[in-house]
Amino acid sequence: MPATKPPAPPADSAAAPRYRWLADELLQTIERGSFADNQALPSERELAETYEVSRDTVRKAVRYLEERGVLYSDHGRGTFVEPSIVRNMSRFLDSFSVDTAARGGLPGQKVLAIEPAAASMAVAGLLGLRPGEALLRIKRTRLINGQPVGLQDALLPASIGQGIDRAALEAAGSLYRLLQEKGIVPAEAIENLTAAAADSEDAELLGVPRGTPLLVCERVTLSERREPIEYCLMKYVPSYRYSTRINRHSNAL
Amino acid sequence: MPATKPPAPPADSAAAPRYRWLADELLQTIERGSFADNQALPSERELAETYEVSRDTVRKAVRYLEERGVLYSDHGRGTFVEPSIVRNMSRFLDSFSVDTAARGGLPGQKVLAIEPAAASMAVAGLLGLRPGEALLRIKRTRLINGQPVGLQDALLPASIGQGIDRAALEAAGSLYRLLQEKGIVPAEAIENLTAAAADSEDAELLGVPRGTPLLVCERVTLSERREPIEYCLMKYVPSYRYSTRINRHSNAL
DNA sequence: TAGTGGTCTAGACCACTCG
DNA sequence: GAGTGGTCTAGACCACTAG
Repeated sequence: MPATKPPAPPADSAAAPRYRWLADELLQTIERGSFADNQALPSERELAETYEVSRDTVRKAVRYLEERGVLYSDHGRGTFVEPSIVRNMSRFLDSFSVDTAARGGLPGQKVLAIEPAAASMAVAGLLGLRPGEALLRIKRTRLINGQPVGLQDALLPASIGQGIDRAALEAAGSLYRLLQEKGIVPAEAIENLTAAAADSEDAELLGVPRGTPLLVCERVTLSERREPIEYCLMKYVPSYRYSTRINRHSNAL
Repeated sequence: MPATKPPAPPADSAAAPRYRWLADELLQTIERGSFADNQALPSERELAETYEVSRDTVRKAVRYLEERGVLYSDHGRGTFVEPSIVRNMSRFLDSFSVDTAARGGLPGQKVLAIEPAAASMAVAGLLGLRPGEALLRIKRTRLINGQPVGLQDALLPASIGQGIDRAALEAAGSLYRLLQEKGIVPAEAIENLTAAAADSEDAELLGVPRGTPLLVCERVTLSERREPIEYCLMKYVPSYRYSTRINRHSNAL
């Protein structure tokens, strides 16, 4: 029996599901460097025995880590550790603040305007409103380490923007955090990216010459109930990079 | 017994797993318009009975459709149809040709160069090679309905590029299709996006003025075995749009 | 409280990969 | 052929949401 590492059966009391606990366990093992890139993990049956869970629970844990870009598995071969380029590439919906912090930057914001607005036809369509309905507009510059890197112009249905003011937003530091405190949880978003030249307003706010190419991202965010929460138009300076991970997978579970 | 729609138990012979068959079945029902946006599906237990499969198989099918942006489920509430804005937003790794066709455009390409090259330090790092190792460089303009919309400059390890020439590429219409015929299957990719101004070469090839803002996308594609297949630098004209779907599943804030 | 999805189990068999 | 992941089942209980 290995004395140093008792496999530690899951705590049967607390809130975390077993497969999640296992996933954490495996993740820590990997991050501790016990497995090289592309190295095979023990087989599912073996892991099930070691950690004293059912094979199905092991599969859930593995699948969880696959979604997060930590593991991948191949039919008759085994389960492997994703190469480090792929690992920790989140592919989830983070707020600017969380994302920036994860990259080792200090996120910040400067609130330019919080004001009522009326829905245009285009925005009404996206937010499921009628043209002219009341919106709250929040315009900010986003900063990394004090430097402006992006402009965000968000439009929320008035019902959702209710009670949001400059003070609250600056205190929360993140619009998503503020919404979450109100029980509105962003669950999904669709995004659309292009490039465009900075107009004179963009240029001034971002401190770049007019005509500078910007990464333009439109986003519609939906709640858990799939009610539109926000339409946001974002423009980023060329030094800002947007990363994703995509997988082909016609397979699933 | 409903006469019009016999629930049809799965064909027990052919190649498709049962949950996949169920998923297709459900997808067709949805696309036929039998369910409105955000409408609840029958419960898992009910579906299991109707389609004569186990509840777990139903759950796998639902999971499969969740990944594809067709369904979402909420704990105590039920399983629902994603609103149409979200549905069919693929989030998978398609070749330019497949993606363009899916958007209703006619994809095309003009091969500018296929030539040997040597790995720079930067590219060597990404492709897991040593600087100076042999590469195949494939430079193309990509067309939609005959109009140039993007420039792709791909670098493949010589071992993978082996045997690729202009004729083969033009015949296949797509690099991915050509690789697939050779048994090399792209499984995953990581991407990095920014904006940049068109230099004079870009401008000429894309038929836009110098300085036009372009959407720049770097991509590293990995095989099923997670061997680097390709590093590709892509530059797209502002009219081209890059779409994604992101979800915020069960991660911590 | 009734109904829903979420977790977990134990066991069986299939499909694939590789020596 | 031995070992791996993939599919499927049947049943149990928990956690959440609603009327």
